[in-house]
Amino acid sequence: MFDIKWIRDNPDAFDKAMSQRKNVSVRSSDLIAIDERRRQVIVRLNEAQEKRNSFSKQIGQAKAQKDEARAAELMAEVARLKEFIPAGEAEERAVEKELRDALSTIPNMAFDDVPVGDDESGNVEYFGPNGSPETAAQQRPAKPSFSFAPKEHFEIGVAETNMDFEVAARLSGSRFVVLKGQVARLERALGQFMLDLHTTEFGYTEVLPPVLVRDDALYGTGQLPKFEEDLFFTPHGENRLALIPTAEVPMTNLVREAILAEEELPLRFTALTPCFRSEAGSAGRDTRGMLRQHQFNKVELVSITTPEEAVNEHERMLMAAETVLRKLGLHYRVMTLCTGDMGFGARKTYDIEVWLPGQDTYREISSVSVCGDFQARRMEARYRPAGEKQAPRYVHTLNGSGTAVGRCLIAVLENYQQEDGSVLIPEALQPYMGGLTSIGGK
RNA sequence: GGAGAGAUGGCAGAGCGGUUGAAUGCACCGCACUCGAAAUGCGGCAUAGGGGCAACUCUAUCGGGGGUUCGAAUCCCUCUCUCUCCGCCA
Repeated sequence: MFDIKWIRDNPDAFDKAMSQRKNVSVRSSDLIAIDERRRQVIVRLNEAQEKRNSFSKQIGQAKAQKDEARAAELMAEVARLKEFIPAGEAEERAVEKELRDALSTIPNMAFDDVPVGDDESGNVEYFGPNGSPETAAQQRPAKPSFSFAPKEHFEIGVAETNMDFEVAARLSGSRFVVLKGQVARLERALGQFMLDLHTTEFGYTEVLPPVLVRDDALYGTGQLPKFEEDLFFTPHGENRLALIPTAEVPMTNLVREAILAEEELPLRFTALTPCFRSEAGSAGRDTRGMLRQHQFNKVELVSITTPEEAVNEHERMLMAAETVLRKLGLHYRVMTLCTGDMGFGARKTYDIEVWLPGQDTYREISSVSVCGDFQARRMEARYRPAGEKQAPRYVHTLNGSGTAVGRCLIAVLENYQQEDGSVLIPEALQPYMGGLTSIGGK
């Protein structure tokens, strides 16, 4: 969420940033006009309240001195103000809400170094800080080569028997899957492997959060009010709870309404949770296989930092996510999303796209975003800078997948498939598979 | 699910209709004392929004929201959460 004061002071920068976003038509002048009305109401209301308070004090004093006549006189005086104050308060509430509603649907502003573009065709490949295509190619696993035509994940022998879309459809409808046997185990192994990696090598604290959350939490991270149709809700008493679309929601909200000490930062959290998305806008896309499901597992990374550290933390988080793929020997590339392709709360986003030989293409497996104070402002998440008597400042928040477990399963299956329908197990995963070196063999 | 109690500043904890943004203690910061530290003493120490070049000033906030009142941390309604007891339960 934007700070209206910032918009007031930087209307041109705001308008320029918004013009680069997709489907955003808001103008700073509209917002400033609301703010103008808001401030006028506040001035009038404050004046009336000041008078009332002053009179009320005098009434108290008069009563203390048993001067009832004087008290009655003052009460008559203040009665006239009473006509305005409740109306003024209601008006202030209304205009505050109007401003908040307007601000809460405005997406974040991209950093200056984010490429400008309308859609994913404007994304730019990223090779790491000070990186080049050559250095990146050295550091990242190479594309595998096959002596046969590689299949898509759901066509591979071991998956055909252990990845059941038909029975899932009978239970739950389309975009669900039932995993069985060694494929289910492989999914579990991947999740454990990723959590262990992030907690032991990158200092993330493991979290097991609720997967049902309130509207407030979703508002905090930016899914509400604008993206309600992407979520699943379940009734709960008079209210409702949402199934989390990502563990970013509960983990980022761990610091909501908190004032942290600077010494506590950065906070780094990781969780393996199921995620639930209605995929309302994705009808007809990726309908085969388990690439796009209503329910999938994901290991998520969340960092809470100072403003100064946020950009460094972004690179660090990207590296943590990349390390998953490096250790698994999966070829990938990293894209910097352009202004038109970025998510609502992000100031800059890197997507990691893993190579899927069966599809003969790269597919997103991780998205790593730095959000600045956008979410912190919505959540009232602050920290007190070290040193004496500093006012609290908003924290900066980051989130990234580390990585999507279901998609990683697909990637392992497609990249390690053998002609006989079996799949080799990457070395890093073998301890999590009871030492197995392959699954689905005869 | 039933019955009851509660939610106050970073923490603990008073206040229960009048000049209370809020006693007191702890924590924290500054100063004094000290060779230094501890102890002690003195002072400071919430957040947000307005107005003002500034000094400064006004308003709001005692879990959230609404109400009663000239005036609410204090009274009423409502929501959320916590605790105790009973019931149920993986």
